[in-house]
Amino acid sequence: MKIGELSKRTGLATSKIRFYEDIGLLKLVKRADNGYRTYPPEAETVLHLISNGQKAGFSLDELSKLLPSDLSDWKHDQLLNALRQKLADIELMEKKLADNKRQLNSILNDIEAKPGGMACADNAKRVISQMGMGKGRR
Amino acid sequence: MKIGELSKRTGLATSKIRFYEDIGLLKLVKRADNGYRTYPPEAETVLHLISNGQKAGFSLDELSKLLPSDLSDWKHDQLLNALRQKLADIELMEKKLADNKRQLNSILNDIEAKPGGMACADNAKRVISQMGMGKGRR
DNA sequence: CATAAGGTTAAAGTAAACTTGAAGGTCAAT
DNA sequence: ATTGACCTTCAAGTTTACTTTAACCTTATG
Repeated sequence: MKIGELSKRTGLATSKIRFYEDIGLLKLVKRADNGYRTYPPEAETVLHLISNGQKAGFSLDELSKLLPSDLSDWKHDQLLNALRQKLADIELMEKKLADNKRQLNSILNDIEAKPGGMACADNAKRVISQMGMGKGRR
Repeated sequence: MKIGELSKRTGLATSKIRFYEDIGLLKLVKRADNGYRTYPPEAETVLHLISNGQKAGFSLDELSKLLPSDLSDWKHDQLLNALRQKLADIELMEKKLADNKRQLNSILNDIEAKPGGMACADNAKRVISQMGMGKGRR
Protein backbone atom coordinates (compact mmCIF):
# COMPACT_ATOMS: atom_id res chain seq x y z
CA MET A 1 0.00 0.00 0.00
CA LYS A 2 1.02 3.63 -0.42
CA ILE A 3 1.69 6.05 2.40
CA GLY A 4 -1.75 7.65 2.25
CA GLU A 5 -3.53 4.41 2.86
CA LEU A 6 -1.16 3.46 5.66
CA SER A 7 -1.80 6.86 7.17
CA LYS A 8 -5.56 6.35 7.06
CA ARG A 9 -5.31 2.83 8.42
CA THR A 10 -3.16 3.85 11.36
CA GLY A 11 -4.43 7.36 11.95
CA LEU A 12 -0.85 8.64 11.86
CA ALA A 13 0.16 11.64 9.76
CA THR A 14 2.21 10.85 6.66
CA SER A 15 4.90 13.18 7.97
CA LYS A 16 5.11 11.05 11.07
CA ILE A 17 5.41 7.84 9.06
CA ARG A 18 8.18 9.33 6.92
CA PHE A 19 9.88 10.59 10.05
CA TYR A 20 9.87 7.12 11.58
CA GLU A 21 11.53 5.87 8.43
CA ASP A 22 14.13 8.65 8.57
CA ILE A 23 15.20 7.71 12.07
CA GLY A 24 15.32 4.03 11.17
CA LEU A 25 12.32 3.03 13.21
CA LEU A 26 10.16 1.82 10.36
CA LYS A 27 12.18 -0.22 7.92
CA LEU A 28 9.32 -2.09 6.27
CA VAL A 29 9.23 0.00 3.13
CA LYS A 30 10.11 -0.40 -0.56
CA ARG A 31 9.95 1.95 -3.48
CA ALA A 32 7.74 1.64 -6.52
CA ASP A 33 9.09 2.54 -9.98
CA ASN A 34 7.68 6.03 -9.65
CA GLY A 35 9.52 6.59 -6.38
CA TYR A 36 6.46 6.21 -4.17
CA ARG A 37 6.86 4.40 -0.89
CA THR A 38 5.20 1.00 -0.78
CA TYR A 39 4.35 -0.74 2.48
CA PRO A 40 3.48 -4.35 3.23
CA PRO A 41 0.46 -4.94 5.51
CA GLU A 42 2.90 -5.68 8.34
CA ALA A 43 3.81 -2.00 8.43
CA GLU A 44 0.45 -1.26 9.96
CA THR A 45 1.21 -3.68 12.76
CA VAL A 46 4.58 -2.13 13.43
CA LEU A 47 3.11 1.36 13.54
CA HIS A 48 0.53 0.22 16.06
CA LEU A 49 3.29 -1.29 18.13
CA ILE A 50 5.14 1.99 18.04
CA SER A 51 2.10 4.05 19.01
CA ASN A 52 1.16 1.75 21.82
CA GLY A 53 4.71 1.55 23.01
CA GLN A 54 4.79 5.33 23.23
CA LYS A 55 1.53 5.37 25.14
CA ALA A 56 3.08 2.96 27.57
CA GLY A 57 5.96 5.35 28.13
CA PHE A 58 8.67 4.19 25.74
CA SER A 59 10.77 6.68 23.79
CA LEU A 60 11.26 6.19 20.07
CA ASP A 61 14.87 5.44 20.86
CA GLU A 62 13.93 2.65 23.23
CA LEU A 63 11.46 1.35 20.69
CA SER A 64 13.97 1.21 17.87
CA LYS A 65 16.14 -0.99 20.05
CA LEU A 66 13.19 -3.18 20.96
CA LEU A 67 11.44 -3.50 17.63
CA PRO A 68 13.06 -5.50 14.85
CA SER A 69 12.86 -4.55 11.20
CA ASP A 70 11.28 -7.87 10.55
CA LEU A 71 8.50 -8.95 12.83
CA SER A 72 9.59 -12.57 12.63
CA ASP A 73 12.89 -11.50 14.17
CA TRP A 74 11.19 -10.04 17.19
CA LYS A 75 13.45 -9.94 20.21
CA HIS A 76 10.85 -11.63 22.27
CA ASP A 77 12.58 -11.84 25.62
CA GLN A 78 13.96 -8.34 25.46
CA LEU A 79 10.55 -6.92 24.77
CA LEU A 80 8.97 -8.91 27.55
CA ASN A 81 11.51 -7.68 30.06
CA ALA A 82 11.09 -4.09 29.02
CA LEU A 83 7.34 -4.37 29.32
CA ARG A 84 7.53 -5.97 32.74
CA GLN A 85 9.87 -3.22 33.94
CA LYS A 86 7.47 -0.51 32.81
CA LEU A 87 4.62 -2.30 34.49
CA ALA A 88 6.56 -2.49 37.75
CA ASP A 89 7.29 1.24 37.55
CA ILE A 90 3.63 2.00 37.12
CA GLU A 91 2.56 -0.24 39.95
CA LEU A 92 5.03 1.46 42.27
CA MET A 93 3.60 4.82 41.32
CA GLU A 94 0.07 3.60 41.88
CA LYS A 95 1.02 2.58 45.38
CA LYS A 96 2.39 6.01 46.14
CA LEU A 97 -0.67 7.68 44.76
CA ALA A 98 -2.93 5.45 46.83
CA ASP A 99 -0.96 6.41 49.94
CA ASN A 100 -1.27 10.08 49.19
CA LYS A 101 -4.93 9.73 48.49
CA ARG A 102 -5.53 7.99 51.77
CA GLN A 103 -3.68 10.73 53.61
CA LEU A 104 -5.57 13.46 51.85
CA ASN A 105 -8.87 11.79 52.61
CA SER A 106 -8.08 11.57 56.29
CA ILE A 107 -7.07 15.21 56.38
CA LEU A 108 -10.30 16.17 54.70
CA ASN A 109 -12.33 14.14 57.17
CA ASP A 110 -10.54 15.77 60.09
CA ILE A 111 -11.09 19.25 58.82
CA GLU A 112 -14.70 18.69 57.98
CA ALA A 113 -15.33 17.15 61.40
CA LYS A 114 -14.03 20.16 63.36
CA PRO A 115 -14.57 23.26 61.25
CA GLY A 116 -13.77 25.90 63.88
CA GLY A 117 -10.29 24.77 64.78
CA MET A 118 -7.25 26.78 63.96
CA ALA A 119 -4.85 23.92 64.50
CA CYS A 120 -6.38 21.91 61.73
CA ALA A 121 -4.89 24.03 58.99
CA ASP A 122 -1.45 23.70 60.51
CA ASN A 123 -1.98 20.01 60.91
CA ALA A 124 -3.03 19.73 57.33
CA LYS A 125 0.06 21.55 56.21
CA ARG A 126 2.16 19.21 58.26
CA VAL A 127 0.61 16.16 56.71
CA ILE A 128 0.90 17.60 53.25
CA SER A 129 4.55 18.26 53.87
CA GLN A 130 4.98 14.64 54.83
CA MET A 131 3.32 13.53 51.67
CA GLY A 132 6.61 12.22 50.39
CA MET A 133 5.68 10.58 47.15
CA GLY A 134 9.20 9.32 47.15
CA LYS A 135 12.28 11.08 45.95
CA GLY A 136 11.39 12.59 42.66
CA ARG A 137 14.17 11.85 40.30
CA ARG A 138 13.55 11.54 36.60
CA MET B 1 16.56 27.48 52.74
CA LYS B 2 18.73 28.43 49.78
CA ILE B 3 18.55 26.85 46.37
CA GLY B 4 21.51 24.55 46.93
CA GLU B 5 19.91 22.91 49.92
CA LEU B 6 16.59 22.57 48.14
CA SER B 7 18.45 21.00 45.25
CA LYS B 8 20.11 18.46 47.53
CA ARG B 9 16.89 17.70 49.36
CA THR B 10 14.92 17.08 46.19
CA GLY B 11 17.65 15.72 43.96
CA LEU B 12 16.72 18.27 41.30
CA ALA B 13 19.34 20.45 39.59
CA THR B 14 19.33 24.11 40.60
CA SER B 15 18.85 25.02 36.97
CA LYS B 16 15.68 22.98 36.96
CA ILE B 17 14.39 24.67 40.10
CA ARG B 18 15.08 28.13 38.66
CA PHE B 19 13.45 27.06 35.41
CA TYR B 20 10.29 26.01 37.23
CA GLU B 21 10.21 29.44 38.80
CA ASP B 22 10.68 31.09 35.39
CA ILE B 23 7.68 29.36 33.91
CA GLY B 24 5.57 30.17 36.97
CA LEU B 25 5.38 26.62 38.24
CA LEU B 26 7.17 27.17 41.52
CA LYS B 27 6.02 30.35 43.17
CA LEU B 28 7.09 29.51 46.71
CA VAL B 29 10.18 31.68 46.71
CA LYS B 30 11.30 34.95 48.30
CA ARG B 31 14.49 36.91 48.00
CA ALA B 32 17.00 37.56 50.78
CA ASP B 33 18.71 40.97 51.06
CA ASN B 34 21.63 39.68 49.04
CA GLY B 35 19.34 38.65 46.21
CA TYR B 36 19.55 34.94 46.95
CA ARG B 37 16.41 32.85 46.54
CA THR B 38 14.93 31.65 49.80
CA TYR B 39 12.53 28.75 49.99
CA PRO B 40 10.14 27.60 52.71
CA PRO B 41 10.15 23.88 53.56
CA GLU B 42 6.92 23.48 51.58
CA ALA B 43 8.87 24.09 48.40
CA GLU B 44 10.33 20.64 48.77
CA THR B 45 6.82 19.21 48.84
CA VAL B 46 5.79 21.12 45.78
CA LEU B 47 8.84 19.96 43.87
CA HIS B 48 8.08 16.38 44.76
CA LEU B 49 4.53 16.89 43.58
CA ILE B 50 5.85 18.24 40.29
CA SER B 51 8.28 15.38 39.76
CA ASN B 52 5.71 12.78 40.56
CA GLY B 53 3.12 14.51 38.48
CA GLN B 54 5.49 14.30 35.54
CA LYS B 55 6.06 10.64 36.20
CA ALA B 56 2.32 10.16 36.14
CA GLY B 57 2.23 11.69 32.70
CA PHE B 58 1.40 15.33 33.32
CA SER B 59 3.14 18.05 31.34
CA LEU B 60 4.55 21.04 33.21
CA ASP B 61 1.80 23.06 31.64
CA GLU B 62 -0.90 20.81 33.06
CA LEU B 63 0.83 20.82 36.41
CA SER B 64 0.95 24.59 36.64
CA LYS B 65 -2.80 24.60 36.20
CA LEU B 66 -3.28 21.84 38.76
CA LEU B 67 -0.92 22.76 41.55
CA PRO B 68 -1.78 25.36 44.15
CA SER B 69 0.34 28.41 43.55
CA ASP B 70 1.25 29.00 47.14
CA LEU B 71 1.13 26.24 49.68
CA SER B 72 2.12 28.56 52.49
CA ASP B 73 -0.67 31.03 51.87
CA TRP B 74 -3.41 28.50 52.13
CA LYS B 75 -6.20 29.66 54.39
CA HIS B 76 -8.72 27.40 55.97
CA ASP B 77 -11.35 27.64 53.23
CA GLN B 78 -8.80 27.59 50.50
CA LEU B 79 -7.13 24.67 52.17
CA LEU B 80 -10.28 22.62 51.92
CA ASN B 81 -10.64 23.47 48.28
CA ALA B 82 -7.02 22.78 47.62
CA LEU B 83 -7.24 19.42 49.31
CA ARG B 84 -10.29 18.46 47.33
CA GLN B 85 -8.59 19.65 44.21
CA LYS B 86 -5.51 17.66 45.08
CA LEU B 87 -7.63 14.60 45.59
CA ALA B 88 -9.21 15.10 42.21
CA ASP B 89 -5.72 15.54 40.75
CA ILE B 90 -4.61 12.28 42.24
CA GLU B 91 -7.65 10.52 40.91
CA LEU B 92 -6.84 11.91 37.51
CA MET B 93 -3.31 10.62 37.84
CA GLU B 94 -4.65 7.25 38.82
CA LYS B 95 -6.75 7.18 35.71
CA LYS B 96 -3.75 7.93 33.54
CA LEU B 97 -1.74 5.27 35.26
CA ALA B 98 -4.53 2.76 34.90
CA ASP B 99 -4.61 3.60 31.22
CA ASN B 100 -0.89 2.98 30.87
CA LYS B 101 -1.15 -0.18 32.85
CA ARG B 102 -4.01 -1.55 30.83
CA GLN B 103 -2.04 -0.84 27.70
CA LEU B 104 0.98 -2.71 29.02
CA ASN B 105 -0.97 -5.58 30.44
CA SER B 106 -2.78 -6.25 27.24
CA ILE B 107 0.49 -6.36 25.35
CA LEU B 108 2.10 -8.57 27.98
CA ASN B 109 -0.74 -11.01 28.33
CA ASP B 110 -1.00 -11.53 24.63
CA ILE B 111 2.69 -12.08 24.20
CA GLU B 112 3.00 -14.44 27.14
CA ALA B 113 0.03 -16.49 26.05
CA LYS B 114 1.62 -17.05 22.70
CA PRO B 115 0.11 -20.25 21.39
CA GLY B 116 2.50 -23.06 20.64
CA GLY B 117 2.99 -23.15 16.90
CA MET B 118 2.24 -19.55 16.21
CA ALA B 119 4.88 -17.57 14.39
CA CYS B 120 6.10 -14.35 15.92
CA ALA B 121 4.79 -12.18 13.16
CA ASP B 122 1.37 -13.73 13.32
CA ASN B 123 1.35 -13.44 17.06
CA ALA B 124 2.27 -9.80 16.87
CA LYS B 125 -0.61 -9.16 14.53
CA ARG B 126 -2.95 -10.96 16.86
CA VAL B 127 -1.64 -8.85 19.71
CA ILE B 128 -2.34 -5.69 17.86
CA SER B 129 -5.78 -6.69 16.75
CA GLN B 130 -6.74 -7.51 20.30
CA MET B 131 -5.50 -4.26 21.69
CA GLY B 132 -8.69 -2.77 20.46
CA MET B 133 -7.01 0.54 20.83
CA GLY B 134 -7.60 1.48 17.28
CA LYS B 135 -5.93 4.48 15.88
CA GLY B 136 -2.96 5.73 17.77
CA ARG B 137 -3.57 9.34 18.34
CA ARG B 138 -1.75 11.03 21.19
C1' DC C 1 43.50 38.83 51.56
C1' DA C 2 42.84 35.27 48.49
C1' DT C 3 40.26 31.82 46.89
C1' DA C 4 36.72 28.46 46.52
C1' DA C 5 32.03 27.50 46.91
C1' DG C 6 27.76 28.95 45.91
C1' DG C 7 24.53 32.55 44.44
C1' DT C 8 22.63 35.88 40.38
C1' DT C 9 21.06 36.96 35.33
C1' DA C 10 20.23 36.60 30.38
C1' DA C 11 20.86 34.25 26.41
C1' DA C 12 22.00 30.55 23.80
C1' DG C 13 22.22 25.55 23.14
C1' DT C 14 20.24 20.77 23.29
C1' DA C 15 17.32 16.69 22.50
C1' DA C 16 13.10 14.48 21.30
C1' DA C 17 9.45 14.14 18.31
C1' DC C 18 7.40 16.00 15.09
C1' DT C 19 5.22 19.56 11.62
C1' DT C 20 5.45 22.89 8.00
C1' DG C 21 6.97 24.91 3.76
C1' DA C 22 8.74 25.15 -0.80
C1' DA C 23 9.31 23.25 -5.05
C1' DG C 24 8.27 19.84 -7.72
C1' DG C 25 6.92 14.86 -9.86
C1' DT C 26 2.84 11.38 -10.76
C1' DC C 27 -1.75 9.83 -11.61
C1' DA C 28 -6.87 9.58 -12.51
C1' DA C 29 -10.56 11.99 -14.23
C1' DT C 30 -13.03 15.63 -16.72
C1' DA D 1 -4.76 19.20 -21.43
C1' DT D 2 -5.70 20.88 -17.17
C1' DT D 3 -7.21 20.20 -12.55
C1' DG D 4 -6.72 18.17 -8.13
C1' DA D 5 -5.28 14.57 -5.24
C1' DC D 6 -1.39 12.32 -3.84
C1' DC D 7 3.45 11.54 -3.91
C1' DT D 8 8.66 13.18 -3.48
C1' DT D 9 12.80 15.60 -0.96
C1' DC D 10 15.14 18.66 1.96
C1' DA D 11 15.43 22.27 5.08
C1' DA D 12 13.69 24.84 8.47
C1' DG D 13 10.40 25.67 12.22
C1' DT D 14 7.98 24.15 16.68
C1' DT D 15 7.25 22.58 21.36
C1' DT D 16 8.66 20.82 25.72
C1' DA D 17 11.80 20.63 29.12
C1' DC D 18 15.68 21.56 30.32
C1' DT D 19 21.17 22.54 30.49
C1' DT D 20 25.11 25.27 29.50
C1' DT D 21 27.71 29.35 29.23
C1' DA D 22 29.43 33.73 30.49
C1' DA D 23 30.01 37.35 33.31
C1' DC D 24 29.50 38.73 37.69
C1' DC D 25 28.24 39.09 42.95
C1' DT D 26 28.36 37.07 47.99
C1' DT D 27 29.83 34.26 51.66
C1' DA D 28 32.77 31.11 54.14
C1' DT D 29 37.51 29.44 55.07
C1' DG D 30 42.67 29.15 55.47
